Amino acid sequence: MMSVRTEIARFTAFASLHDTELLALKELAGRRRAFGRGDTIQLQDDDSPALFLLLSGWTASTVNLAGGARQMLKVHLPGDMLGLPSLPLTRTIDTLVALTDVELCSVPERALRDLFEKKPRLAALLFLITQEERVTLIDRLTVMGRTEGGRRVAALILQLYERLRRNDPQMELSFRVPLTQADVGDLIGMTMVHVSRIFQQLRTDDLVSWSRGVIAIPSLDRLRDYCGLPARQLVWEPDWLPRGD
Amino acid sequence: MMSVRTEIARFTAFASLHDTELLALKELAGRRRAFGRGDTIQLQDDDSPALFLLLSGWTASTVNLAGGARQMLKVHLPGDMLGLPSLPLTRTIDTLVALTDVELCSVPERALRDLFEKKPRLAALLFLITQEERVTLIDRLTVMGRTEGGRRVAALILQLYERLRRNDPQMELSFRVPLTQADVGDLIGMTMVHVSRIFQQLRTDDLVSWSRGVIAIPSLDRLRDYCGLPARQLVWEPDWLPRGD
DNA sequence: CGACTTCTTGAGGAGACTCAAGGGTGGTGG
DNA sequence: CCACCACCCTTGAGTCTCCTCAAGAAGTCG
Repeated sequence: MMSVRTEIARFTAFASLHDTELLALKELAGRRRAFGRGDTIQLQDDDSPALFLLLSGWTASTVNLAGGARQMLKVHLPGDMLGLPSLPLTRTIDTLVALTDVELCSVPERALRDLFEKKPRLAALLFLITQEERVTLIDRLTVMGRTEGGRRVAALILQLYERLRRNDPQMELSFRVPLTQADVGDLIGMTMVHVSRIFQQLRTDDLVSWSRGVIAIPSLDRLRDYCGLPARQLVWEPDWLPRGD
Repeated sequence: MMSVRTEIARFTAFASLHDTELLALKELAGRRRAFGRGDTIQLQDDDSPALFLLLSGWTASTVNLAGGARQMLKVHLPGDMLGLPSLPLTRTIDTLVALTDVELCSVPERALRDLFEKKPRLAALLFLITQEERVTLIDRLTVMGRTEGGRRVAALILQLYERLRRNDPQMELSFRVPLTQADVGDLIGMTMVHVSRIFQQLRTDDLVSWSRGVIAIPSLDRLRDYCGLPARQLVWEPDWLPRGD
């Protein structure tokens, strides 16, 4: 289990929270559940969308196309909310799979309503979190549409690094991810075979090394230059944010 | 100018609104502004993110990579909110360009705060709209990662068709879009040259025809089958939505 | 030790790109 | 009314990235 800090890190990335707000966030949490590595948490096209807050472990969110092709949308880290994109739809958009052993708690829709009705500041923060997710998707779309394999892998690894470091500021430039090269391929829209060749090239160029899920970044700056995406800096307590109570 | 209906169509897609709510939405609207075709409305990496509501005309949102490559994120239609993704950031993420003559009104951030503090139901609807945008991005990411050119174009045209029809239920299977094939290329991550060849193939297969911005779809069902994305159905007044006042 | 899973390597092929030239179409001005 | 220009689209040829198929190597776990 992660510390409480991590579980609400997505909220506190934008503003500091009062004690009453921390309490309100805790009340969001419904039944606690555990899954083993490889378990399916939610199935695509299911007619009962549900919300979860990931407490510990990694999960993946994937979409399957009619032809059998599989696109992995993102990997979720502790503190991420799962299931939000399916909220406006009658059926779930993605399949959630546990990449490691996982603990999460369901978030009853009722709690969402309470948030909007009674905790406008927290609702606004949730809104910001969603916009941030949108930015992440936009960056991935840009990279997928306009760059070849090497830069796609670089962008993915940079995004992962930044997110992991938010949960653990002590993190080093070498870290473990519970992914296979096939997973990386599903994330960036390429085959496992080609991902393998890409990593060899990246290692040769001394940009990134990969060894059975252990990533090492020799130089963050060079990797950022290479990938070409602008750095994203989050706002802190923007003026329009409702006051806490 | 479009009817008031269109301007708030994104909200009324999820729930019916009371008169007081319609009024509150009207109060969101700040200064009205007009732009000519080709004008830049907002520049990427600007340090003053702003919100707009598009009243009439089409705009495009693009991201430019370090290397000069350009990815078009989406085209905005009347009723769409512009600038939301930049809200969690200190700098704007995208460049907004007018594809036609355009009318829009700015949405002061102050109004956003009022929404969350005083109109939880409208705030929740805005939240839903954002999740819907996320779904659109997810579908585009999936198509970009996992399909070749023909299906990418098909998916784009289907998305456009659905969105246009929401604004104008009378719309036919043949319609005009103020885009060039180079724009289509920027949207799906391909070159103008290849887009041209793709359209020739699609016309040969009797799936879509393009002639100087006029699109014709011989059969919606066949096009949907071909593109392979599941149809997305929106919820109507979900249980958790706060009550109106 | 054997059975998996993960990664690597090779060869041939398809989709998309670049560069470059040419053809339409619509608008403007003489 | 025609000449010209700008913009958009098309076509061809050569190249690169990435894919598929297939086989094999290297870890990992019982």
